[in-house]
Amino acid sequence: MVDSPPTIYDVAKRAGVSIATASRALNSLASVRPSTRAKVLAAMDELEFVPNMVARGLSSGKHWILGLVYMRSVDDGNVLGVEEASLLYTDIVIRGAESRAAELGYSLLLSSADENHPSGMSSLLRLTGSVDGLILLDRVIGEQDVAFIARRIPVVLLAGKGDSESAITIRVDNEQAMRSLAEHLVSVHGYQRIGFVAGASESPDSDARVHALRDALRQRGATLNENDILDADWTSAGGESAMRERLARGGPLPEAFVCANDQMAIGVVYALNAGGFKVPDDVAVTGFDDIALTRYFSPPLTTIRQSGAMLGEVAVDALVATFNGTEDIARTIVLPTELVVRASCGCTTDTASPGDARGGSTMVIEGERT
Amino acid sequence: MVDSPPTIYDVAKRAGVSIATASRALNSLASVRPSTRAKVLAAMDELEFVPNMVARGLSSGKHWILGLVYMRSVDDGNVLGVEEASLLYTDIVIRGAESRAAELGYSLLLSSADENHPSGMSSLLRLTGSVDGLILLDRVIGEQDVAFIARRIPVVLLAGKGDSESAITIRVDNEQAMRSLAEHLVSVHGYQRIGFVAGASESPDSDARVHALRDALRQRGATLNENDILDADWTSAGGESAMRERLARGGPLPEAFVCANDQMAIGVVYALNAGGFKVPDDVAVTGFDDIALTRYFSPPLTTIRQSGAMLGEVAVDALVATFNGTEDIARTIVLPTELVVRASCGCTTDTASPGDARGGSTMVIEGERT
DNA sequence: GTGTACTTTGTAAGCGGTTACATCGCGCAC
DNA sequence: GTGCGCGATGTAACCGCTTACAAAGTACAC
Repeated sequence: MVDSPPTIYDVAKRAGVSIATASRALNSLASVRPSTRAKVLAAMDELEFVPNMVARGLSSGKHWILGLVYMRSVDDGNVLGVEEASLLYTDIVIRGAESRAAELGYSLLLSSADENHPSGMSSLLRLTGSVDGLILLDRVIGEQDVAFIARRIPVVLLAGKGDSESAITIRVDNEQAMRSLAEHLVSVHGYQRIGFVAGASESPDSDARVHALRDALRQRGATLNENDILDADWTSAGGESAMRERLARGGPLPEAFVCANDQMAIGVVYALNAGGFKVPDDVAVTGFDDIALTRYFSPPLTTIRQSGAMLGEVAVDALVATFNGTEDIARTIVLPTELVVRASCGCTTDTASPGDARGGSTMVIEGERT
Repeated sequence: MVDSPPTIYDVAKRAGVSIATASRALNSLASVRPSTRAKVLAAMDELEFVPNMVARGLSSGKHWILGLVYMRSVDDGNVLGVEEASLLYTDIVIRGAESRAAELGYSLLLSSADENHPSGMSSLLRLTGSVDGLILLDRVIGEQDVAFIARRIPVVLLAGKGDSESAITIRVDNEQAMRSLAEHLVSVHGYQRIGFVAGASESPDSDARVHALRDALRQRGATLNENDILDADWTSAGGESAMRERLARGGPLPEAFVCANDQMAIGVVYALNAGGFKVPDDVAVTGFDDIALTRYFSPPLTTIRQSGAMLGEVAVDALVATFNGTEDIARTIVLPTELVVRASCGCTTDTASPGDARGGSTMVIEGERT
């Protein structure tokens, strides 16, 4: 059922030329007489020849493959019906990356790193020989290991801590996002006491968001309730149970909960409703990401829009740029975010075409080292 | 900044053995004296040697990579804020596949086929030399092309038309799903006239679902309104606008709309609300997939649960089984679905822990050819 | 001590391409 | 007619690893 496919030797023989000429014709190099070229191409056609990318990669060192590595939480996808952690956003990034890669002629090699499995590093290293560059999502490995890998192939860090000596870093502007959110909550709604729902522990994005929010609130004379920083795990189920626990704990609620992503916000709203609280009348809730479905929720979610697809695309662009030597290494790129005001913060919006008031920031390239 | 990494030659030299011995030690083959083996491994350690998988693949024919190809709709991910078509479900499949592949030691090579770009076939063929097997999602290419590729490497079709002479097909039990849904809508709620919201045109899954629904309703004395088969595109925005158009057209609505997936159901509910109809009081709506967020909607969505992750896992398993010669080729595997009754069909549920009444089917292996 | 049968190790030929370098033909100026 | 230069093609080495086959080493029985 599986034949062994024709090689360039077969093609050369059939066309009556040497494999060097066949190779040149295949790569449409100059210095091949048009008539010869035609002969070779005809032979390829007849034999249904497909160049073997692995052999080509071994010999030329160019694989036309980009690696993308993301974190997988322990039980992800193993249990029927369990909510998949951090789904959605990561996937959008992946899609963006894949689609851009395809445009540029690359494929994407996906690889997940189990978060409590240190063997991830060795499988990462293994990729090193098969791909032309690596995109690492959200703190897959430590800076030291990044440096080690980056000595072998170009690396782009996505949503990492924000700085790396050895790799290009691309992240979203969490600071600007939290500033505009704080501005809105404080100035427009007059909220003074705010809570936060965090993603997975040690996630750089989640961390950056708390810190930025704390600063932004402080600057505006409001406060982040340290006791109302709830630990969840990026999932709506996690958001729901974190909020249930908070309610069980009792005590006065803050006027608003800022959530580190939309899924958790949805879970939080659900738990609040279940506990007898109306959103936004009793407590306001905001999200982050602006995933497609949030606008269909009730109340429609006020959130921060970031383009995961763009993150992925920019990552691929940056990587490919390093191949061409176009880009300086160790650059940090910060992508813009946009405040999307809908109803869950307490604003009233036109229900017919939900929430599109915005307060944005622009794309910033933060610095260049050599 | 990028050194050329050590090869097995360097290792061999350092350990004072031949490359053959180094290779044997690397692959922990028998017939290597323990002391020699130790020497070699020590050398590998000192040099930070990482085997080059490409060279290994070229020489052994085994790449430890599985290809997964999916459809990308035209504008997917290109426009900031545009809803990503068919997101979620496909991604869950991808995650399931990746996670299972990783368990078995494989990586996943992602590749999307642009739906109106016929060059997809050639890029698919290119993969043929780099991967050990291919998973094709939802009608990426025609049967003839499948056959062509399957002559070169093993192929698994996911959610395809359901039968292929040349490849293993894995799909979800749309018939059983629609039967239990029809049963519920007709017997429990007494609905007689039903509408349908379809996914992308020519999608085998969407098609199978309409047909199965039509049959199932007919058998129970109810009817699928042919004029209420709305064409959408798997997205909630698509569902919303399809329903808006339907409402604009006027005429009496059916008692229920069955949607080919959850996202569209959410859009449909939104449009119905906007049009002044209450769900489920005026019109019932059901979904398909049971994506994580649906249970947090209001009303919580009655839907069909299928495990995308399992689809992905089973696909990988089937592929790997063919490598081992364990599996007969051209087998069709049908995965079970489960009716999840929540509120959008008109049932009332416990709001505290939403909807888990079920009517399932079991895993079926449909046939074996040789 | 020598022969036999294993084990352990080495040599070298691929795997399917790319590419440096050598070779061949041919047109053209002299 | 000879020599030169250049474009078109061929030869063979190489990319880093696996593996068939040959060779060498070891152990044991005689």
